[in-house]
Amino acid sequence: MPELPEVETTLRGVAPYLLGRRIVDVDVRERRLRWPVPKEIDALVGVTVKGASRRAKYLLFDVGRGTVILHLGMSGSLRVSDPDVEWRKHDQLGLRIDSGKELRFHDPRRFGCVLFCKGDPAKHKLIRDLGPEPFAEEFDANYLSAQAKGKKVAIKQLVMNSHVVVGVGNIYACEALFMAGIHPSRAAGRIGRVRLARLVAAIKEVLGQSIEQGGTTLRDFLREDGEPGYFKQSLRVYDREGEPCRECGATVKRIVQTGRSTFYCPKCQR
DNA sequence: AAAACTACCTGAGTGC
DNA sequence: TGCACTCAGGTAGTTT
Repeated sequence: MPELPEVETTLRGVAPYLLGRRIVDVDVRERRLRWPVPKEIDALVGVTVKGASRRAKYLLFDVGRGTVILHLGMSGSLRVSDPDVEWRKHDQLGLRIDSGKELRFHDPRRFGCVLFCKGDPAKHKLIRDLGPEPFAEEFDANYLSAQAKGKKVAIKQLVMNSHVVVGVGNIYACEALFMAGIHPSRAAGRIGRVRLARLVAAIKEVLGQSIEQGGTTLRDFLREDGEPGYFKQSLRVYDREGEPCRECGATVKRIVQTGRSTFYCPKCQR
């Protein structure tokens, strides 16, 4: 479910409840996430949360002695609730905060993870080889053309590769390619620099717009307060197979690329 | 080196 | 109602 805007929305939602607060209890009800939840998580009782940030789709909570690394996977979400609220099915763990609130990690498919990193999280195995953030200045037309040069891989796969740029998942890859007028199957190395510049701008724009609207609720994404995101109504091609293109009226097509659905307008995207 | 494929899971929806 | 099947927003790790 969650792509970068949903992760950013989650971060902004939970940070105020955590920053400067002490964890007073930890309740791990299911250790079998993507990787087993380590014992250091149980040992967080008594620590103070000093920072909350995001790198790619990883949420990072600085607790002084180390960093909690949390990924929502395909179906994860965080919710701030009152401790007496009944645990839902697939609520995998909860952190009681000294404010009286409880942060719960909910993840039906268990593709998410909750890990602990002792040293600099930037050096962590899951994080150290990631590409630039999409909003970083270094992610520009020069950079993307250098990455695309000589590559035969489809442009959609290139921008979804986290070693190239982070945070562009299936929905926003489709949307950005539509905005840039680029066919998702086009070989990355055969796209001119002007069009790549347009794609870079589109990625920044679509992610920014979605964050402003609280992310995209497609099927089940809910924010930390249980509210949906409102970007779905702004989707131009994603999940719109058979419907008319909002620009030209042509029928939106769906194809499958490396096992994932791609939606595009055959007239607007070449 | 690059590209393709596998694996990890549950739940919703569809067609019979 | 029930069963079989497909599909879903991610990504590390393995194979080709």
